[in-house]
Amino acid sequence: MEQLAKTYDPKTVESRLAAWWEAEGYFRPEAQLHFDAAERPFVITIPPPNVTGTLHMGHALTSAIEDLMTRYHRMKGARTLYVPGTDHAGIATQAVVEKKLAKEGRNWREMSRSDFLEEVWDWKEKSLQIITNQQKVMGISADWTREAFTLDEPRSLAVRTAFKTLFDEGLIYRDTRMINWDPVQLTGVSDLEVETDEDGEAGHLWFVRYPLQTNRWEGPRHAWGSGQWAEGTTEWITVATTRPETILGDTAVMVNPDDERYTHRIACRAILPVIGREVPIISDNAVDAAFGTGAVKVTPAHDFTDYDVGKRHHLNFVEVIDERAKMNENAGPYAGLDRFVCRKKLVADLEKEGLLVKVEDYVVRLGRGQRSGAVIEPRISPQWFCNMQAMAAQAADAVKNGSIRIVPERFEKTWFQWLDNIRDWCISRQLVWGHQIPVWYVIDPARREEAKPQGNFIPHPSTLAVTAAAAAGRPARYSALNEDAAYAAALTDWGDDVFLLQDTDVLDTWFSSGLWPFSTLGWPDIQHPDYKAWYPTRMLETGYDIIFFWVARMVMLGLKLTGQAPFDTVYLHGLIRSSDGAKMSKSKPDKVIDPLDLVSGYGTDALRFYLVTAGAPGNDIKMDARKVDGRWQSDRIEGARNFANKLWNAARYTLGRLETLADAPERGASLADSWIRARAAQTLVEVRRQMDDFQYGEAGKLLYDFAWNDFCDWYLELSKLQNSAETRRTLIEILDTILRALHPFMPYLTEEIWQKLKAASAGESQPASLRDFPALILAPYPPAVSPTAESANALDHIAAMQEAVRAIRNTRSSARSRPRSASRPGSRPAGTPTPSRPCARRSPLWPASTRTRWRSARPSARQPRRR
RNA sequence: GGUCCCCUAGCUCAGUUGGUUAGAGCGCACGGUUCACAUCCGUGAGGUCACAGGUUCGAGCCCUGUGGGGACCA
Repeated sequence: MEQLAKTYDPKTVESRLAAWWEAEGYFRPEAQLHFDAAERPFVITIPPPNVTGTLHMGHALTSAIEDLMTRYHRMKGARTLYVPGTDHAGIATQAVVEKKLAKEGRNWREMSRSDFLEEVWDWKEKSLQIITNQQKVMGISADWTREAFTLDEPRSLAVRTAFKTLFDEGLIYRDTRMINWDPVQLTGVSDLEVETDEDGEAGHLWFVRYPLQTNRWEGPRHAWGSGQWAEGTTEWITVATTRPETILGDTAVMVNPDDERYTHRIACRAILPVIGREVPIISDNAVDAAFGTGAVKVTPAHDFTDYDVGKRHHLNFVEVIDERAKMNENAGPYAGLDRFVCRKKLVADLEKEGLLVKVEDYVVRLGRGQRSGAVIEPRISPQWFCNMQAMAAQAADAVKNGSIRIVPERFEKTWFQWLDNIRDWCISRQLVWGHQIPVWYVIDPARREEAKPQGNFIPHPSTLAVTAAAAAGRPARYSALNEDAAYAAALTDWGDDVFLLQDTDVLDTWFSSGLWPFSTLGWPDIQHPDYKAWYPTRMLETGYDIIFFWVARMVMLGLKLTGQAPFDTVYLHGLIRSSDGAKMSKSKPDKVIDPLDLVSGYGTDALRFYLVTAGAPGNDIKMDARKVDGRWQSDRIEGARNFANKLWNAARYTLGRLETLADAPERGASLADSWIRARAAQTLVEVRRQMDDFQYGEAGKLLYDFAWNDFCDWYLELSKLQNSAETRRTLIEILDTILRALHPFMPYLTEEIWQKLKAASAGESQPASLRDFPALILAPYPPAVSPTAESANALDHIAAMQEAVRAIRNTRSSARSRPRSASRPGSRPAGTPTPSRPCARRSPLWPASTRTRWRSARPSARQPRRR
């Protein structure tokens, strides 16, 4: 028999097994050897990682949990499919590539659209390779033959189909309204992509006088900046603002109607500093009289609240900030300045003109772009929106009526709260990398020349489209699955001469990932074999941080487009945090851990075991990793590695014993044999219960405990005293059980040992679980069997024996140890020799006749305390 | 402003429907080199389960409040 190495070396095992599994096709549902055809298949689609670069610990956690689920269900006998893939991650990837090009001294905006896209595709390929390699190293048993990408052709068709369906129903529409604008990436973004620092950022509150128009002063007689602009003014209304540069776009001043300080001012007119524009003083209950001076300025074109006020009170909308956050021609003397430069200058000028009353420090809550970090500018802009009202209500119902279960349950509240307050989703982005919106505009014949690209500037086709009047009832744009279909539709309305241009915006990346559970399975072809066989899926596993971005949208779109909830369980894991509690995915680069570093240090199985046993569902995991001499170290993962080594050595011993026991006589089951079987059964009942309740950490700990304490510390020691065929069979059976039970946690190590056990135990008495399967990955999960009277008896006896042995060891240990802590200093005279005794054998050994003496008086249900 | 979570051993965390003496890993102390494993074995110390009330025969767990920390939504 081959000799096993003294310690388990993951490096030599992992890559070999990963390649073997995949080559044998074991990850494919078609390869499964045992499954219950009547049982619902277990289908899980991977949360597609962004092709922005490399994977971090959050992805490793995702892989560990999802693959555990996958392997568990595969072994349990459900037909099992784990669909892998990646996300083009529009705005995120484009930002990364922009940055990369900038570093090379290139400006993507000076490149043609197609040249830039080529760069992004190159990047995507490289990133994809890194990502899939990382996932394969992690050992995920995904069916790589079904790998998907959100921007590949099948997924693009799904996107266009989804868009057209929603468009035709009137749920998707184009409108000009106030949206969040990222002035660095030059695109609109959705509410979710705007992040606000909880603690706010340091800012100021400026108190500014707006002179009132009176009989004696109807307006400035001197130029702004002369220092005499406000000369002659006698009355003012003072407003407080955190954004003085928007004064230039004010079209009203607003007070609370019940605020007695101002009631006499309502309907008066104020004169706007700088511009000298007359603006009305209006009243509205929305004003908080306690804030600032109780009078607020209203800038309908640059503030969400003021936008609504402007609509309500029919105010003018004056834009003063452009798409790059520079002041425009309406900003008078400040035109062309950056918004923050303008602010500084304007404040100085206000002071000069005597209109600045005071400045207070003030904490402002600034919205920043999720990807760019730029201060988001509320801006009126034409965008595509999706009405979510009805879909949100359905998604909420799906959880209410139990067709979708969220684990852990507490996230249901978050779910309802968000869906109940849903707002229309801004789905268009002014980017290049993404799904171009499948809408074609009928271009005004007179403006076809303008439609030609001028350099890299492409005007938005909507601005060149025929007017409503010219259309005379005909559609001015068509949503279609492709250009041919758009032309086909347009020809009948407009005749042969019609000229169409496709919308240049692209869709929010979450629109395509929102279709993921069905777009990966062949939708919109509902006759597709994968769609028929595997949809709806069973499980959606991801981090709770994307419950709105992704999970909710999949449920809404899934219900809407397929008529079914796309999965029936949502399992949300926590976030990985570094030792200082920072979110790993957002940490400084020197704090981000590449999972591969940990794999090379401890092995995949150790990392996986740590990750799934480190916490409870939905709870964040604070990693104890620290960098020592450039390598990441973690006590917890080291513990998991030690466990792997323990199993390895238990197997090493067991395999050796199988040989020495090969010709052992039949003697029937010993107490120890019965006991370990009973403990295994007991453990498996509990493990399966925990696994089925998604408590993977608990299940893992139970198995750790059983394998290390019961099997290694007690049974293997007891078995050293036995020479029987039954003990040999028990060794095989229990090791096989441990390996099968632990396989979803530690796939490589268990497969490696199992193969050796399979070979070493070949013969007549080999259990079917070893005999009938070529690989552990395909073997059945150990069943939960109910305890017998014999097993209860064995549990009882061994428990009593263990107590006795512990008592002996205790006595021995305290007698032998130097009583340093037990006694006060001086109780033993210095120099007194420590009693020495020959080392007793480690294994408990005594005549069988004494065993019954230790029968416990207690009921046997409870297991004795371990170690 | 609304919502959720956390506070359990020195550290990091389990503890799922309330039920004997509250657990693990690491760390710590003491002892152990033949016979699978020093990535190991044995023994031990260490907890007012944040605090205060309440419900209950019984509370780490349920309820109310307070304090401290974190997250999400406006």
